[in-house]
Amino acid sequence: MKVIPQRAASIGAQVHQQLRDAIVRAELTPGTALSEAEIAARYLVSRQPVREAFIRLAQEDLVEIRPQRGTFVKRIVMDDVLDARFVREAIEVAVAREAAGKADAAAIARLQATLATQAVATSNAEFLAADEAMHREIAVIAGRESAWRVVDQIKAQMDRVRYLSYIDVSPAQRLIAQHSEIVEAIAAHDANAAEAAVRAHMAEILQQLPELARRYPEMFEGS
Amino acid sequence: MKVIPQRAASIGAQVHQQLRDAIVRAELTPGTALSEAEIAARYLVSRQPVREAFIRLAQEDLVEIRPQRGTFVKRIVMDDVLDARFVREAIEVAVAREAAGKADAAAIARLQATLATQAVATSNAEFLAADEAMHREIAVIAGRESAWRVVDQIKAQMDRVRYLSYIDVSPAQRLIAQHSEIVEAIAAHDANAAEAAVRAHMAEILQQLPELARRYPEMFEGS
DNA sequence: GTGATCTAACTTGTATGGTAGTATAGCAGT
DNA sequence: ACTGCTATACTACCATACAAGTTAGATCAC
Repeated sequence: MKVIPQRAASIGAQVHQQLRDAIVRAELTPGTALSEAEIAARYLVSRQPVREAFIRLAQEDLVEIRPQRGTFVKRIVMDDVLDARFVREAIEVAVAREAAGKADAAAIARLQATLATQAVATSNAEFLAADEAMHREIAVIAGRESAWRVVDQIKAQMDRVRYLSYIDVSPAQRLIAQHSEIVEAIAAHDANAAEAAVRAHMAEILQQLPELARRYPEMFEGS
Repeated sequence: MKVIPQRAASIGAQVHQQLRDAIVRAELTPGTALSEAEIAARYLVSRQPVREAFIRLAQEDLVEIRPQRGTFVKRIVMDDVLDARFVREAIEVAVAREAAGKADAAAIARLQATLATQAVATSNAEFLAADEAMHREIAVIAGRESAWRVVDQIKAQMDRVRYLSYIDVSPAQRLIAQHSEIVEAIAAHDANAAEAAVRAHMAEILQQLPELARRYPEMFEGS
């Protein structure tokens, strides 16, 4: 049993986490102007930790810091989302292939458990959490958990879109069916089938994007 | 002709760039203790920008900030390098396949030009710059330049190893031969050959790692 | 009315002082 | 010689003050 290395996170880290969640969940809508002083007042802290949180967010491409002008929640750039999708597909395909080769009975059971959780999810956030848990679990099975950290970063851009689209465009049932195919392929140790299933799943967002850009134009960059 | 949007970068950004280069080039060796005050004194700036540079570096996994203890150049973790390699291979394979489909005569000429540059490189840094230019060019040809930004981040971990190994382990000639195969496959619009060539190239580091860990044990994490 | 200009209210960037936590060297008591 | 406490010299972290730049609006000249 390890001694608790868990200390209270720094204020800057906490602010970063809060803002990141808010941006990904589209509570802070694209284009919104943030200001160090305003956020600092809201959280009753000084400007410095807030500033550091902004720097972190800027490095994740979630905000844009314009010197002496302001900091803004980045608008969704269609090309960026498409490139994020491309990279994510490349990584997740490779991960799924490895997982298909390494999955044992216990691992398969864990995957099926997440599928069940998705089926009974009653809210958008709940479903997306189970969704993410499944994808991460696949990475763990493949022994590439740290590869998931990369996907997690990339994914943020896509998730912003997903939070807009879950209710409207893609019914959960459809996504669960796709997930189910991935799990079955891994359970059957069929790498090729796993790859095909992942690619089909990753194609989903391609169909959503045009519709979303039409419906929420103010959240997208005109570029 | 665009008006110069280039303004002097902030001090924090400059310090970040300098330190990042120094770490990747192994001038700042793994395990070295950095301190806000020390670096600030060295560059004749205040501690705050230095602190912000540290935060950026920490997010890139190049340093580790231990609260109230110090900030240290991260030691090279074998597993992290292997995972970085895995992710990079997945992305670069996908990029190369697309490039094979899209390359026109001008693009192929540009690739061959970088090959020539590599052949006449007289220093480690010079060769690595040409190497990087070629890989980025492939991404540009594929129309996935922003995907390269992801690789660039991942690659930092691998580059730290490469700066140790260039002279000792992998002769440039061997790498150039591998690069040449990649270019030929793309020029022939043969996606499968391009994939195979990239995978072979990415396997190179696997052979170097054990030897390097043996030779420079103090730069690696015992974990 | 129209246009240029100045001012005031923002913004981010930098410097500095102080705080809390950690590690270490040295001294005290065995 | 060895153990345990204490003072001290670090560290990152946070708050505050100041500087430099941008922008929007009021004001003044025409």
